Amino acid sequence: MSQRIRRVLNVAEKPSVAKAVSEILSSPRKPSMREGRSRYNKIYEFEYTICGKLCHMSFTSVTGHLMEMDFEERYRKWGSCDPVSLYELPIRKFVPDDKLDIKRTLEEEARRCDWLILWLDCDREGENIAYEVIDVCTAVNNRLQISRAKFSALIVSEIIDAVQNLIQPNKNKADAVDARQEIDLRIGASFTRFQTILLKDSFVIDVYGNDGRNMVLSYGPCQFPTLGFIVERYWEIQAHEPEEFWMINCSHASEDGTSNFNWVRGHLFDYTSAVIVYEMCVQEPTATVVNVKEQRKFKHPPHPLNTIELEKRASRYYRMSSEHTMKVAEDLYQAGFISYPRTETDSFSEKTDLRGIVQQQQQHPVWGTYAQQLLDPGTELWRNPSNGGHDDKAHPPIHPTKFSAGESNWTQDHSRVYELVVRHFLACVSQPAVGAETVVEIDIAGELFSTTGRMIIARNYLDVYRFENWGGSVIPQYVFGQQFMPTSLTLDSGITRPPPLLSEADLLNCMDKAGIGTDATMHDHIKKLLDRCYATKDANMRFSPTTLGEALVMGYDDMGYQLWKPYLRAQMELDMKDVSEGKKSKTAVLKDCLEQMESCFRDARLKKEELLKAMGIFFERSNRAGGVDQHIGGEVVRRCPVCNESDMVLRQKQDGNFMVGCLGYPQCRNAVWLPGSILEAAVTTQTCSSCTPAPVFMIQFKFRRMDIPPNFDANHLGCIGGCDNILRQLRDICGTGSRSSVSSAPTRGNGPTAASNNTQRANTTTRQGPVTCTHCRQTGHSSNECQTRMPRPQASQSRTRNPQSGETLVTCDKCGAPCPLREANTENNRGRKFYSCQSRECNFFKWADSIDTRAGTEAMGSSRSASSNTSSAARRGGRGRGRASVRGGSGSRSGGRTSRARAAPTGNTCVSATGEPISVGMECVFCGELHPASTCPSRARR
DNA sequence: GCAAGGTC
Repeated sequence: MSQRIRRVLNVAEKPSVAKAVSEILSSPRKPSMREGRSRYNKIYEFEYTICGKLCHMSFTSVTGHLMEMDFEERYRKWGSCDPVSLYELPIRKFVPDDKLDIKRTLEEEARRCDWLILWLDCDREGENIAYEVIDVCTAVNNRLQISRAKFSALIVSEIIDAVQNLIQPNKNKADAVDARQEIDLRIGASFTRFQTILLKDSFVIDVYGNDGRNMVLSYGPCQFPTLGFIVERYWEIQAHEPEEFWMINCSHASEDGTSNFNWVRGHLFDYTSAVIVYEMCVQEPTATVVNVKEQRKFKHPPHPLNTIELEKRASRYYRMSSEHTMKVAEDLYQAGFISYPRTETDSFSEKTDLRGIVQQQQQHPVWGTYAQQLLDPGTELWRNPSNGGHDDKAHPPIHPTKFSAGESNWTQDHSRVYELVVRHFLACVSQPAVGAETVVEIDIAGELFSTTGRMIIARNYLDVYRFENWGGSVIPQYVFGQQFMPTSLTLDSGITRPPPLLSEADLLNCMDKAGIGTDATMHDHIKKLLDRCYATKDANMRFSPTTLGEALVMGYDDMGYQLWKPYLRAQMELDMKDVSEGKKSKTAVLKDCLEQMESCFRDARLKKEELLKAMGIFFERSNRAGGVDQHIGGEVVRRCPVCNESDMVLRQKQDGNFMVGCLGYPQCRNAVWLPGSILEAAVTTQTCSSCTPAPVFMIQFKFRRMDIPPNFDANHLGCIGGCDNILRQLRDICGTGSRSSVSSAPTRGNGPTAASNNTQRANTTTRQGPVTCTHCRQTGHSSNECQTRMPRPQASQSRTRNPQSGETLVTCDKCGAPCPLREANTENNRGRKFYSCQSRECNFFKWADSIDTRAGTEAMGSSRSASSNTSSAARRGGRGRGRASVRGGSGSRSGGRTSRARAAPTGNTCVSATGEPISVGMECVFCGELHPASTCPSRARR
């Protein structure tokens, strides 16, 4: 009796894998290929025997995720609900329209098969996509047997291993991705809607030709920390206070060449100390060689190439953006010239045929000879590649897969990226460069100086990796005990410089270290910041925040939240890891994380003034409709007890009066009209302990003193659920305020209002209730003391340090703190610079152009010394005086480079061993007279 | 109109 052939549906994550695996398994034959519903996702067919059973294999693919996650249609419109409800509203996973053809293919194939084998990438996302495929297939055929193939590279042995050792899909890993998707969506959507609605119409946001009207001020758990890196570096630069330092340099010229010796101390910030040491050296300038150390040094080739390194190196070597690099790499991959370009892996599997890859490159006109040398055992150039320590278990490092000496349809960038991939690969399998390094140490009057010479013995990989260099420097030979007279001995000054703006490679580094994004998405996050006008990239490929980007980060920072820091993402990643390892359940992680973020969102909304203030620093207020008090929805107070379908929200009407109305209006007309004497009202995170159905959020009211009787408090934390006697009394006394609404109130309510209907309980409206944290909603501590809240960033203090603005330093006349220099962006003063105190309590403000430079400098000098109890400030004072007497120093210093304290030989001239005069002098660095500085009378006076 | 993650 013949065995029934099993029909197996195989699904890969991408078309190329379906093709490659089919070709491997059907070898030496070719699989037959037919079209599916989707033009990209072909179906390959062949016979194959799995564990002794003959199978008819149909092999097709998806293109990444088959499904999307989003809110139900009715909540996708921004005005449809309060953004805070986005933490609870139902979410659905569905196949979007552009993937429906793939879904149909899967359904049709699944109906005909009895076994489904999933060939998705072996990472978390792959596992999640596997379940998306399972959902679609089992919906039409619930008898399907389901298996998972685990493979880490498209290599014959790996693939055969995988198909003969099938495993089960991993639900934990898939759950982790579901949780991540839901958290990202809820946080992203809520904060994006909140800040866009709050700010877009309240300010004239005219950044880079965008008038702001169509702007989306997005927030995302990856894009915002990426912006945070850029802003933080920018603030660091602004806050940098240059400090002058001093160092002694020595040179020695002989017939064999010149050596420049560096002071082993490096440099000193204390000028007087440096001068004293310098004078000692000048008085006894004979140098004695105290150490000659010779050693062999190696410069190692890079690890195998992964995505982030490709992006970083293309940015450094070719000034290509990461986003463009990935586009070009994708083209090369699609055309078969390089391997899959989205990989974390930087080590080759032992099974990879590395020599075969080199072999392909032997015919290249430029690096072909090098490839030939590599394969020639006589050259001993070959070395097995190093292991970078990363393996995503899904893809090999990026390497060439097909030879090309350039294609007619390639742009220059295609050629460049291909060249980088090939040269990098050839470098990886090459010996390191070898050099002989000599370090010579000399002693002058007890001070040590050293110099290093390097001779390159074998360039090895450097011959092919033209992007790297290893400078050789020749120095004359020295022997231990040798003595000589320096050719020059100078006291030089330098100045500390701020770090540079972040380059693309720096930014990718920061993201990589903090776990922001994946290798496949990092460049997208960077591009998003540019698209959203949060950051710009200058001609040197370095990033600065725009005023919009800075204002947003500043706003959240001032709220005390680290939403712009990478910690939130890092914590989420840890949680996801726990879910994927089965240590935590998806439900528990979702609950914890979303509760915390909802609480954070509510608190941020209460502190929206901070965001408005930060924006107000850079942008002019707009008189467009919408904005702060008319934002859609309002803040949710409770679920409507009448219709039980919609939320009731706090609203301020155009006439300034407040009410709490049902979002289901006009179908549900339930409303609570509030006293007309209310000046301000804001929903808090505290809930009423008596009103039902819970929760009913309490509202913090501020009444107009003049409008309420003297025995009532102007500040009142009240409840609109009906339990609040004070609110009821004030409403009786003051009316509902809105002259027009008084008569309309009864008609709008569909029944008795909640306030008049509910059972009232005396004394439940506490004026001095227990302290409640607005962050975690627990009682007994304030939000500032909350343990669950992430610590306030120390880095924000850097912004409170002195900014560097030429020689100008302005301190607050109230608190004495240094004030950062900012640039106004209002219509009347756009581009005008000003100083303002970081502390808003001080209210200190000064236009930069209103400060008289001369008088200002004097005043600043005094304020600087007034607040300068630190040693650093003392150093500043000392240097300031010293600087005035150093000739030739201050002029060149403004260029920011190391300047010579001594320009020319004077007075006492030493003679070198060769009889030439050497430029050491006894000109006093304080007063310029010819005597040692240590005996200077002017110094003594000071 | 919102996120981040796959992928073409």
